[in-house]
Amino acid sequence: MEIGERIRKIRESKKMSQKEVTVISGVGTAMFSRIESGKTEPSITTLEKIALALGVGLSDFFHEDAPAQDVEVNTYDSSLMERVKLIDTLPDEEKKTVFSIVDAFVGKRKLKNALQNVLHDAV
Amino acid sequence: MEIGERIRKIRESKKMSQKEVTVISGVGTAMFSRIESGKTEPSITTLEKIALALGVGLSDFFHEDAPAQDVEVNTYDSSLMERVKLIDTLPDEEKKTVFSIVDAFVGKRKLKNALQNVLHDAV
DNA sequence: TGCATTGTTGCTTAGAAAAGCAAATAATAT
DNA sequence: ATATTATTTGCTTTTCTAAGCAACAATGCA
Repeated sequence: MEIGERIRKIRESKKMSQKEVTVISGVGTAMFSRIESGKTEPSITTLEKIALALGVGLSDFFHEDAPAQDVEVNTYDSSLMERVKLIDTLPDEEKKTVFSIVDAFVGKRKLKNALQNVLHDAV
Repeated sequence: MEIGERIRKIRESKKMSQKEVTVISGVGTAMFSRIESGKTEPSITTLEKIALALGVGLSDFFHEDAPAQDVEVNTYDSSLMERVKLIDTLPDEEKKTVFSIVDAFVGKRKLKNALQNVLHDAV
């Protein structure tokens, strides 16, 4: 199976849209579409970003054998993705305002810890 | 661990020289040296050739011990995802406050409904 | 019916990978 | 030490990824 098909399968199994993955990963929507449809071969760096956004390990993209991805639904998909969608609809200015408010609620230290925990749990 | 180091370890464990791997794989010696020393990031295609020459699977290059997350964490400070995940760690009261602010910014009824669904799921 | 979301495609530009060849520097054996 | 092999580095050219646009169908929803 091509890597693009595998990525798509994993993404759909987590009920995420392409847009969501691109927002989280920072990969452009055009690129991501071409990657999934096999029109371009992503670099390792790009695959790392995508794997992180999907909440899977990089090696999950290369398992030739049985795909066990359907089982592993990451913990921050559905409700969290709804929030991503909402905030993502905001103009950049307002987005920054929301960010500053969030940052005001918690300090920078707690922020990094929280992120690390989430990421650890996800992968 | 970097992928280059991993390739080198596998190659040395099989007691093969760089030359042998490059002859079998068809990857140039200059390229292969730069790959092992981490001076360049190989493409998937090149990794496939190398894996074949080494007699290992592609996923053997990515076995999860050096998560890219450690590197990424510090670069996500201003990203959307970081805040979104952070919001999830807030107490309910503060979470609602943040969401109400988002709601105020968004202002659309449709999105407001979506937000309430999110809140419902969260609480 | 419109309207927004989702996904695809085309284009330009910048940057990095890969080939191919050559030269320089380890490392090892004779 | 010299020769031989192994690995690294430099350079040019070609190819391709990736970003950042924009435009385009297709689908679903109001």
